[in-house]
Parts: sequence; C-alpha cells; structure tokens
Amino acid sequence: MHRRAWWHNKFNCFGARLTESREIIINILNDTDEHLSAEDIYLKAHKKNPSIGLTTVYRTIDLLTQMSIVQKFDFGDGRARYELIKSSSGKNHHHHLVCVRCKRIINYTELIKDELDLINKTEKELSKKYNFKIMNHIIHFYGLCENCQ
Amino acid sequence: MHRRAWWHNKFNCFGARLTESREIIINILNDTDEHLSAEDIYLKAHKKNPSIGLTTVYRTIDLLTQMSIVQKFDFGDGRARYELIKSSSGKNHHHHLVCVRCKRIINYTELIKDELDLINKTEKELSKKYNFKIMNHIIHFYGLCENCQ
DNA sequence: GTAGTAATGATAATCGTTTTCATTATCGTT
DNA sequence: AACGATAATGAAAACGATTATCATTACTAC
Repeated sequence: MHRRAWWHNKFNCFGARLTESREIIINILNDTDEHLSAEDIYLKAHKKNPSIGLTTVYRTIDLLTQMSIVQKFDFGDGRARYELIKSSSGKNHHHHLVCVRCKRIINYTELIKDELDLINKTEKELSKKYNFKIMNHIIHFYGLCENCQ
Repeated sequence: MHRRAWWHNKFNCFGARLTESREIIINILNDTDEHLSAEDIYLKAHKKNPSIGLTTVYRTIDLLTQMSIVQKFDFGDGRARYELIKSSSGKNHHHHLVCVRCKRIINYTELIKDELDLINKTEKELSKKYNFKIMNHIIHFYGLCENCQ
C-alpha cells in the first residue's frame, strides 16, 4: 500500500503544482536532521537532478514557508536555514539553544510535553483574540554554550 | 537619587566601554516599542549626534547582542530587527505572531505567567544538562493573519 | 605625558537573496 | 491531439543589507 505524503494536500489547497523539483527539495529536507542553508539544499538537489538551479531552490523554499511546510530560521551566521515542520507532538519535534558568541546550535527535545500544554492553550487563546491562524511555533533560548562561558 | 541603568554592570563584566554612541543607541531602543532595523536606529542616532555613523550602529548592536542586552530578530523582510531584552516577568515582556504571507508582526502579552513557569523549568533543566548559560528566550507563532487567511 | 588599546567613520567590498526575462512544462478546454 | 492560458524554471544581472579595511581619534593605565 502506498500512501501519499502529507504535503500533497497542502499543495492542492494552496493551488500550487507539486513538480519534480519541489518534491526533490522536500525529500532532501525530510531526510536530514541538519539545518540546511539554501546552498546546502541546492547542492544536494543539483546532485539528484542537475537541471535544478539555485533560483528554483530559493523560490521553492519561499513557497514552502508560506505553505507552512518549511520553517525558516536565522541563527545569525549570515544565511537562512530551513527545516521541515514536524508535528508538535511528533518524534522529531525539537527546539534550539543558540550560543550568542560562537553561533553554535543545540537541538533539545526535553520537556516537550509540558511545552505542548502551554502551546495548545496559547494557540487557542491567540487564535480567537487576534483571529490569527497558527500553523507553527518556534522556541529559542539564547545564551552562552559550554565553550564560550 | 540617581540610579545607574541596569546595563552599566553588563558593560563592566564584559570589559567594554559605555561610550556616548553606545548609550544613545541603547536609549533609542529603550524608548520604543517598535522593532527597529539597523537603519532605523542609525537615523534616530544620527539625529541626536550627527557624528554617529552606520558602521558604529552595526558594531554596537552586534556587541549588545553578544552581551544579551539586545535581541536580534529576523521577521523575513530582508533586514534584521532589534529589541532591548526585557525581563521575562517584566511589564513589557511579549512574544510575536508572524504572518507568513504579509510578514505582519503582532506582539502579544497573554499567558505570560503560564509561559514563565515553563521557561523557568526548561531553563533549569537545560542549563544543567547542556551546561548552557541561558540569557534570553523567544517564542514565535507563525501562521496567517486576519487579512491573509 | 606617553604608550597601548579600544572605538569610530568613510568607503569599499562581500555575498546571500531577488529580480528580470526568455523559455519550457503543465493544465483545462475544445 | 492541438490550442491558449498560466505556472514553473534557469541563467544572468541587479540588489542591498551587512562586513571588512584602514586611517584617525578617544580613552585608560602606568
């Protein structure tokens, strides 16, 4: 049995075409735990299909961001980073510790359950009050890592 | 009675000089609720003291970011934004709703008390586990604002 | 005062990202 | 299948926020 990946629906709703390039880019993001930059994605995509250009990568990740399939991050190293959005309760859901000096990023998954309670409560309240449709959230802690203290 | 502003200590600890330019920039950030860009800050600073150049603004906000006096944000409009870091329990402490389509930002202050419990718990656990000294945190919700749904 | 270091401003350079524009692929309709 | 309309694409050029360079000035410690 072959189930269609969850993002197919989002493309239908959004009225965008799920082209080969776009699927390749989504799969690259789906297959990694790293925080890939546009160029990282380009290099991997280009290896799979050399006709994919850097411009398409930029356009695709922008589209995916607007569709809430991808989350864009700025960790302060001069280039944006991208992650596929995982469900809040899913196995890979995590947040970040960011060292303000050396820019090192640590993913953490602790206390996700406690977090989930707060997030759900907040989402409910803010959606109503501001009529804002929440699709994703991020939590970052900033400070000094072990080496930089 | 004249109390020294709270950031004087941080400058001492950091071994940096609290020059007139730097104090002007801090005061600009302290006097606003907006999310100023480097150029916004430059224009205001330059009005107060025309000898302040854009380069100094960039250098200063970078320094202030490393000192955890200022938080840098990327809301996706191509330029970084800066806010003075307010205490988690303080009156002006807030977080952001970010519209992924029109990039509008809404500040919210609801549920800060619930948030504070989670943050404190998380800080304690992560500081210990990763030996990471947490100075600040941000929470962003991404989605569609009223107009863009 | 003097030496050493930190901070600064003007300018130029950098480089991640966007825009332009001509071309190609795809979809819905005959 | 052919058609027109629209969406997606790639290469190259343009853009623009940020950073590096370098000479000058301000400050601190001795």
